[in-house]
Amino acid sequence: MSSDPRRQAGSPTSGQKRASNALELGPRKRPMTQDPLVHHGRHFGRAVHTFCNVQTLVTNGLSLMGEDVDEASLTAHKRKEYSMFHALLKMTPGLEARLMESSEEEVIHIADLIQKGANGARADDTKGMKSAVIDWITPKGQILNPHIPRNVKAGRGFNHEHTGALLCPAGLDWGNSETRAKLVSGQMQISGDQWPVLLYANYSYDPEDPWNGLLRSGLLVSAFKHIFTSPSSVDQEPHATRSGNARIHGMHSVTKASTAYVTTQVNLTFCTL
DNA sequence: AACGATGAGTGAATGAAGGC
DNA sequence: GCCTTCATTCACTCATCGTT
Repeated sequence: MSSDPRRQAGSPTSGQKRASNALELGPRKRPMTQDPLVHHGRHFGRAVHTFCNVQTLVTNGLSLMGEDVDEASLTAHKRKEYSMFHALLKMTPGLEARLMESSEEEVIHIADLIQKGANGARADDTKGMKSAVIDWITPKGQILNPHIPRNVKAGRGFNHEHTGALLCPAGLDWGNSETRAKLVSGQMQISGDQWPVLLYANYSYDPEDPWNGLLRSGLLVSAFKHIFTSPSSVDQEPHATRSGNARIHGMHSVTKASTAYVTTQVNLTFCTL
């Protein structure tokens, strides 16, 4: 609401602005109907490639398509990019035809719409999970000490006993005060291949078998359900009154990309600003 | 310093479905 | 039929970062 301290005094709220738009366009109507490409872009970002430059992907994809190139001759990177382009075409009805009859400028516009969807979905999921994750990590019938506000990112990360333990790289001992101090102070840098223990089943890491239980934690399952089925499907009988994202987009199985997406989102919810 | 692009975060609109 | 709840999407503001 307008209690947002960042909002300048006297400036209209977004709701007020929308209300004025509604007056121009009639009651209970969105100012503009959204291009379906944005809708499909949302799922593309979640299930195929999160941090994708769609414009580059589409431009390069069209270029390769025009050349009728032998995929075996491509580099691994190009081959992967090309397969993602095909995934995009497959999940977006009419996209291929639309691209084929579009000018260069229109192709860029189309890519922007898909990008807008992907970025928007990411922002929405970040927002939704930020508060939900507090419920998932709080033991039943207990409260976290110190308390972590549901809608504030500050106070998480290594600053908090509980989130710090979950973020602690597998193989390190969060119980060791020296290790903990180095993590909190930032003196100990964590490399990209040091997985946090929150990704492991039962938060348990086996140094003899680092792949055992990786990406199988209950936290990731909850996050996956939250995003792809519905928030209410996480830890109770779902009481959703409409289809979740998976059904809307015809998603029948977990993909590597969707797992990576969920993992990224979960990590983000634990990090401070 | 000014500017633009981008991302994070917010509140509200919309639509679907169930309950009464 | 109306009301309520829930999931999803949208428009918006503000902060941050890179470039000029």
